[in-house]
Amino acid sequence: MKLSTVEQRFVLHWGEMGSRWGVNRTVAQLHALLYLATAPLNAEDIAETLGVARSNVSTSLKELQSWGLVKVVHILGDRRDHFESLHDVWDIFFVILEERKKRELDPTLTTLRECVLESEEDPEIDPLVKERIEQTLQFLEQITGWYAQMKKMDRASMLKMIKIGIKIQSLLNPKG
Amino acid sequence: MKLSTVEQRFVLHWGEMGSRWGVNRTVAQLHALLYLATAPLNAEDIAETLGVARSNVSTSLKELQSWGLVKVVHILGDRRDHFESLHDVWDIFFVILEERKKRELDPTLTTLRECVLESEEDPEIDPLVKERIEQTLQFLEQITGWYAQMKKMDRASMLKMIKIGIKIQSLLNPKG
DNA sequence: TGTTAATTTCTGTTTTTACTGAAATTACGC
DNA sequence: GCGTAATTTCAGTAAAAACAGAAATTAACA
Repeated sequence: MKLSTVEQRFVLHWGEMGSRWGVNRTVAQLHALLYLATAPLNAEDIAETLGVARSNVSTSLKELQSWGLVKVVHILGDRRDHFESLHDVWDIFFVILEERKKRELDPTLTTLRECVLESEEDPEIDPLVKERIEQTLQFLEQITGWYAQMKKMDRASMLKMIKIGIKIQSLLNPKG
Repeated sequence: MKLSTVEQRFVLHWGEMGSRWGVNRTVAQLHALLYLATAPLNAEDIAETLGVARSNVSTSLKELQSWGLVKVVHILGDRRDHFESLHDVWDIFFVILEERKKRELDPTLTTLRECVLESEEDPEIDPLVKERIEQTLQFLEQITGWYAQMKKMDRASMLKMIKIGIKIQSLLNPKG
């Protein structure tokens, strides 16, 4: 399978971005490829298109599946697995947010809570340090609380909210 | 300088998180250390405390300064540079957002715009692919537009907005 | 201006991460 | 159940990133 210049560019850039955000480049490229693909692809095709080893594709696909970004689909009369990505950017965005929250934010919250407890028991800890750790915890709790609320919103309201932007400030402060 | 158990834990965890988000572990640890520090530290102290080479500290400090997270300060009667981090988590958060936007989002927007242009000129490109690329661009534009609005808000309104969460939905849809 | 402290730059090394290709396993069709 | 296709696992290799220590540079001060 040969990619057009545009597709190539998209895939390569996506890979580049991935690696800046702690995502393996091949995984990111593969995701981009499946995102653009107009039909499910099999591992062989992917390996060939991206110019990486078949085994590498297998591993990367597993990774993407574990994120819930890619699903296996079957094609009539074909033994091979085929793979398909989510195609709605917003869906993709929220899936990634949710996963990173689970994998990174939640453990961080746990650690910070333990740190706060531990520092409360220890009179040696500088109050300023104590406060900074607490502030950090509070901050992350605010962010995750807010995120939990956002998740509940329907997509249309989300978009609306994003569009009205700063005007929200006057909604919140009717008198201001 | 010896860290308490809590400080150590905080610093190590921060480093761990950093590396998951594409930030060099030492850089992240160093940042955490300075964030907790109750007074500016010199490079020597930092190297000793974190157990890394002096040169590594120098490089990492440059990196943090380039992000605007850390500043040099001088102490009377001491020739050495001392370093100090921002101490407000929200400030830190926005500085990081802003920097990552500049370094990663903006170039991505440029690339996507070029991709869209190029794909409009090329009749060979599948319309579905064209649409997906456009959707991606639109999505990122919405996100950055919204972010630009948020930046304008004062901190108090930000917090308030975060706190009211989903209730905003009914504010936006008075009739719903 | 010479001496020393402080900092940065650079090169080679280590460590980590990513990847390949072979071998093993699994699934499938006959 | 046997043979083959498809997939996964694994061990070794390659590539990339991080790092230390030495050398070079810069800055301070006498």
